Amino acid sequence: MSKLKDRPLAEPDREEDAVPCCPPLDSPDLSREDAETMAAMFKALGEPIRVLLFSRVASHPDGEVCVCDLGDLGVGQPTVSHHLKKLRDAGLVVSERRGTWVYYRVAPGVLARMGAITR
Amino acid sequence: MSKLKDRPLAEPDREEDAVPCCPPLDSPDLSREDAETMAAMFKALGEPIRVLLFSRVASHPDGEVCVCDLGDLGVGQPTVSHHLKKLRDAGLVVSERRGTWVYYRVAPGVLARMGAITR
DNA sequence: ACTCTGGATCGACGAGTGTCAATATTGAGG
DNA sequence: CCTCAATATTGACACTCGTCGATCCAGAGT
Repeated sequence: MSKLKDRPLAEPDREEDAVPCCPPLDSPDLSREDAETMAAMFKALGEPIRVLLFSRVASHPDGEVCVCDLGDLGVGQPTVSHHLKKLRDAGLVVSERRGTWVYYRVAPGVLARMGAITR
Repeated sequence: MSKLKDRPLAEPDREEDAVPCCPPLDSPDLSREDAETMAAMFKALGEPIRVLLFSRVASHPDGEVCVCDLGDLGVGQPTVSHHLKKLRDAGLVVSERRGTWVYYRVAPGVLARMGAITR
């Protein structure tokens, strides 16, 4: 007799990988590949709704957000799903399904990489 | 009898304005307007060529770059001009014409704003 | 099995964007 | 004034992207 009327709990947080990724933006040693990598990240955040989505995920105290708590962004549900997929494909967030709900969290190392944009 | 065979000199650097702009990305207090502001910046850097261009400008020891030194990016001259305009319209760089040449530099406060993306 | 709910996917449409060739503009120098 | 070099602008084309309605899929509970 499961009483799963409330949503399941989160896993404990993991270590940050501290991925180097790229030299800072204001560095002369920025290869074309680096530029493509960084542009992909920037492009993923180049839409207001995706910035809001990422912010909601990144700022949540639990470290993750249920999609069901992401309403009221002014767009329909398929559009939200579409943008979450963009963020996923860009490697900025990861998703996990637990029961009926899907939870998103910031992918490991991403915030560190963002902090390393400038030297 | 001007002997302007070499290019004119740069002006001394100015103060940074330290514009606050927006709370960090991983903050819960991120309004829709903040999201639009940040998305506009990200969108401007959402193209590899523009990342390269911005990097060339931001990493130059003189603090500015002549467009004539921006060759070999794999695209034609009108395209380079087009992307520079995008960076200008986004407020990331400013341009100044001195003689025949046009010089680009990072707009004041932009690097600080980038450093403030994460808390 | 059937149903209900949360979320992803598909197909389509309009708006936006990168690229280039051609042309315009700006300033320097004769 | 005329020409030349450095950038910017324009127009056109193909392609990408954001959005939505409709549909599909996966789990849960009865």
